[in-house]
Amino acid sequence: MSLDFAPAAPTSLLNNLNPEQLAAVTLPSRPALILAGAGSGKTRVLTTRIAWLIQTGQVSPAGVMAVTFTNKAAKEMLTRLGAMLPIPVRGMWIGTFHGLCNRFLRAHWKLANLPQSFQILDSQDQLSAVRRVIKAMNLDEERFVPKQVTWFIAGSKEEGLRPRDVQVRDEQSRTLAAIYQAYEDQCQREGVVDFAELMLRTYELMRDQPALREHYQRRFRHVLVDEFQDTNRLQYAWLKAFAGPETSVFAVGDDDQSIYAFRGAQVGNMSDFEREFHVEQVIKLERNYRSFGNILDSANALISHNTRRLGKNLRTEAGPGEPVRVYESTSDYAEAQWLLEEAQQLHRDGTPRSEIAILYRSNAQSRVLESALFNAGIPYRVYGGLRFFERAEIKHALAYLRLLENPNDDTSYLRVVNFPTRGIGARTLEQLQDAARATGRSLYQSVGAVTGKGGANLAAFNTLVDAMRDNTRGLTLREIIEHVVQASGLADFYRNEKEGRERLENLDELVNAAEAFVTQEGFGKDAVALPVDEHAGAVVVSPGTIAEGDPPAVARTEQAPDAETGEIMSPLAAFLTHAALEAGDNQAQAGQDAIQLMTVHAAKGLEFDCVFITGLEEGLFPHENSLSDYDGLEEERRLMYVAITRARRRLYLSHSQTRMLHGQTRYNIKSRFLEELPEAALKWITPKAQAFGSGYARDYRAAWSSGSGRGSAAGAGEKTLAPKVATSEGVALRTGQSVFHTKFGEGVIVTLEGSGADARAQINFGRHGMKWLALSVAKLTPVD
DNA sequence: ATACCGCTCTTTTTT
DNA sequence: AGAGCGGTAT
Repeated sequence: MSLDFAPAAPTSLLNNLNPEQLAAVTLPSRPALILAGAGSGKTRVLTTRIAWLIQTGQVSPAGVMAVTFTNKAAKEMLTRLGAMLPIPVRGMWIGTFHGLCNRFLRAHWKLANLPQSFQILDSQDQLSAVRRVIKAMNLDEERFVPKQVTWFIAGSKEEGLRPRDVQVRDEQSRTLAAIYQAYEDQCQREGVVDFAELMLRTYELMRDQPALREHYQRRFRHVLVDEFQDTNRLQYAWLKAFAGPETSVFAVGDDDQSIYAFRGAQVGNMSDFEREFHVEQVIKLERNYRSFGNILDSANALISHNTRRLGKNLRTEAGPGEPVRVYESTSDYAEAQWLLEEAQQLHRDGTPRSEIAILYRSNAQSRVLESALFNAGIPYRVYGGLRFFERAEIKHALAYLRLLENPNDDTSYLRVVNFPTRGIGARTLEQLQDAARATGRSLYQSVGAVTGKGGANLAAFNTLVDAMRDNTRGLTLREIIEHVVQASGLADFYRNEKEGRERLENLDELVNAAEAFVTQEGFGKDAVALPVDEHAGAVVVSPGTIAEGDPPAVARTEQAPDAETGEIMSPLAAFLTHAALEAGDNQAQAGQDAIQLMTVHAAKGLEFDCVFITGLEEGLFPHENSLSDYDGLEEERRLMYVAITRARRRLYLSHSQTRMLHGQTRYNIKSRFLEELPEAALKWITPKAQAFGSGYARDYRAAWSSGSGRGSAAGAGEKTLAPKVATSEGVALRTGQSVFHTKFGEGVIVTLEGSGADARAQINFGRHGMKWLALSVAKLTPVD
């Protein structure tokens, strides 16, 4: 192996590691499991290990594969590695599961039975493809809900199941399997793959092609996996396929931060890995460099309520720090108001806004917060809306571009055949689809079968697509996109649209994104065909092929060359892949110092000086849909654990007595999670007077006047509605009041009905659910 | 072909 | 409440 750089003294790399980190980084080349707690320097360990392995000559850069889940994590790893190693890192096999699969399938497209420039369906595309299949099969969308079918297909693939492997037990499942089969045929015909297909097809290829498998297994001496707790069955099987007898797999994960079980992640993969790979020693990284003691104590105490854990406790040497502040408000509105004032105070005291995060369990909660911040004129940024490449106008432009590459892409064809409108209606399309189905050809190919005016319009559309293709031949990517945006009529359409300005700007932005992509990925004019490293079987592969000295275009290119010809895909095809694989940032008011709003899920992996966790109420957090099973509750608790451990210095927890949700006021009791925290680390900061004081009536009215109103008087048009009152054994009760029941514990009165002996109340007992109780029977004690 | 009305659904989400 | 979708009326 020839590495052209002088091996730096490894000690410089290892200088600032603590003993556990050092042990992990320098583990011998054997399967290893690292239990890395939140804020324990996980990414550092991963990247340092790669650098250390290379610098000490134990492996060449080409012999390393490192897998992450998100593009962000992959980028971060590449950046840090780039700073540690004097070699071009971009050619290394470091990326997301799907990114690496893409690279693999691009290189072996023939073996994988794919067209060379296959395109990738994002979830939107997949949904519309499934919808088309269901329609084509003449099935009832009520019975076979496209979303659920999509979920079923993705789920099956993630279990490694093809349509024929799906368990058929009744009519319903038989049809589901048939839809799955038809969907697969359709994708194959159109030359597209969905996300799960990237994984599954790669896995199957590795499984079924011994030469290929042996090649890659011999090549990758070290496979490193980030966020191992989030792997699903297929990803685990995939890893096993790449790990040969000589491969050492280095898995880093934290079972306490597993929050994606709901979409197939198997925490059990960690213990399976430990067993199946005969891991001799599990290293725990428990020293936390992020948060102060009270925050960590809270996190530890909370997570200790979970039963199925590998066991791990975070500790810090930073001292206890400030107490965790808990706030109770009377309404979601009041909660937002308080939070905003508190955040402003933090800002005045010197915390940058970007170091203040407001977390919530579900997206629906962001609205109140947003409007409060907006009205107060405080800059904020919400994560997790539509992302750039998911915007309608961008998808339209991309669809035209995809048709240039592959006119048989029916999904794209349907998206834009009548956008902007060109007199092609539903009837015409139906005829076209029938003809296509009958002959097994694409829509584009079937245009001749439709007669009349619609047929002429269709033919004109095909001509348009062909013309765009001809007219853009030889142009740069930028010029291609500019041409297509004009020639397709998209530009004119949005110019005339009253809300179209922003969309036009986004289309300009698309051109910029393409430009950036070309520069960054080295798709200059002189992108060179390159020496083949991806080849399997026949060719002898030297382990150190990708090292310093490779043509830059190679090292910087995400796309793998074809295994036989070394041919690189066109810049356009590569850009389309990039768009599907990396949906892009949710556009932000970049550069501005803004408060960060996001769901707890979105916050994973991030950290902030000050964190607010809002809506800590039974039914919301933990979410009611998760309460039915025990695993669900444990996942909610892990979610809370993730939320808490985002905070470095100051943590706020808040809950509200009432909350508008889905147009109705809900009365919630505080989350059990609050009670699972250590009293000593907490400080309640709710002003006593406010609990049921003057603020209450105002909020109460505000909530009811706009709501649909269960109260009987609401229909009578009464504007100011007092809480409904009833009496039980001489005790006055009102809606919104907290009461105690000997069996169900604390609850909140939601509705009061009837009077006298008939009086009954609907009470939300949180974890015991919603109950109707007869006041003459139930023993209720008011609490305040 | 398009405009509009009313119905349904609403946890979390990357790729 | 609000978005998105599908069906119906123009």
